[in-house]
Amino acid sequence: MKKEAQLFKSLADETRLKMFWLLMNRDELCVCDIMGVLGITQSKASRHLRYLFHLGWVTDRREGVWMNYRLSVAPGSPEDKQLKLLGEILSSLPEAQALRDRLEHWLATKGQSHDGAAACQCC
Amino acid sequence: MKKEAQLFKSLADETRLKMFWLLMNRDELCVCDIMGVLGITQSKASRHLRYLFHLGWVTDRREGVWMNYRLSVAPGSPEDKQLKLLGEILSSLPEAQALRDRLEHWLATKGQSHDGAAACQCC
DNA sequence: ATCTAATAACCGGATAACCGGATGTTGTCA
DNA sequence: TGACAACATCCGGTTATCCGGTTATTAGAT
Repeated sequence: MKKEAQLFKSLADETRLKMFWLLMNRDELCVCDIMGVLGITQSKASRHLRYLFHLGWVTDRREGVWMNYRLSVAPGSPEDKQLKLLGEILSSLPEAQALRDRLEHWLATKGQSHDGAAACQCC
Repeated sequence: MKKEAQLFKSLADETRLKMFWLLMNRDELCVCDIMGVLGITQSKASRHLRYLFHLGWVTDRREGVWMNYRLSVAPGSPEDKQLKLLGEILSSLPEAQALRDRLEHWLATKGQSHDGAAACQCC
């Protein structure tokens, strides 16, 4: 059951939970979007996304200078069911709803200057 | 989402996963049963069970000298759904099936001497 | 080629998780 | 009351995880 414990380990971090949530709400996001929405360092964002990548939760797609990530689990697999349940659990949380709003706002204002933290140049 | 990360943290340990599995297959078990079936130390068994107890996953019931634990989550709650999914995921694993057999055998031979590891006197 | 932005990988350091063995607690029975 | 079994907790040691800061890599633009 080592593999199953590993599965839950990947969900046992608040930052990664938020990333899952963002990716459920928008099918593709680049590292800088996640940095911006969650207000975390580049190092932290990239590290966790790579972690999810190596475990097969997400795929990457390079688009010029940006690296995009999207959820990718086999339909019907345990991971898929787990993700659906996670989405169901999170969707009732005000905190998650606020995060979704933040994501919408972030994407809507791409290209304009973002305040707080070091705003990346890609947006 | 701290609470949700915590939820997954409790599932992110192979020993605890096995405990959940055993408790799903038998509605009440004492510490010594779990020690015996999993082949772990008393310290380890008790520690993890207390951990689950403090998080509300299980309730305890003293029966003389034995402490029995049973799963206890509110029906329909996220924990309940998660547990059901976990059961579904584990049930297809040969490893889990073997564990269930071991549990049956252990309970069936209660009162007789158990080989391997320090056999507890309660059985 | 060179510069720069975006991202990944690396590097200690801090913290938390896990473990076995020892010790404390509780309940039973003689 | 004393001995003992089941269990909980404490102790310290080891390992895993997470983090920010730094350094490498990659791709586009000049």
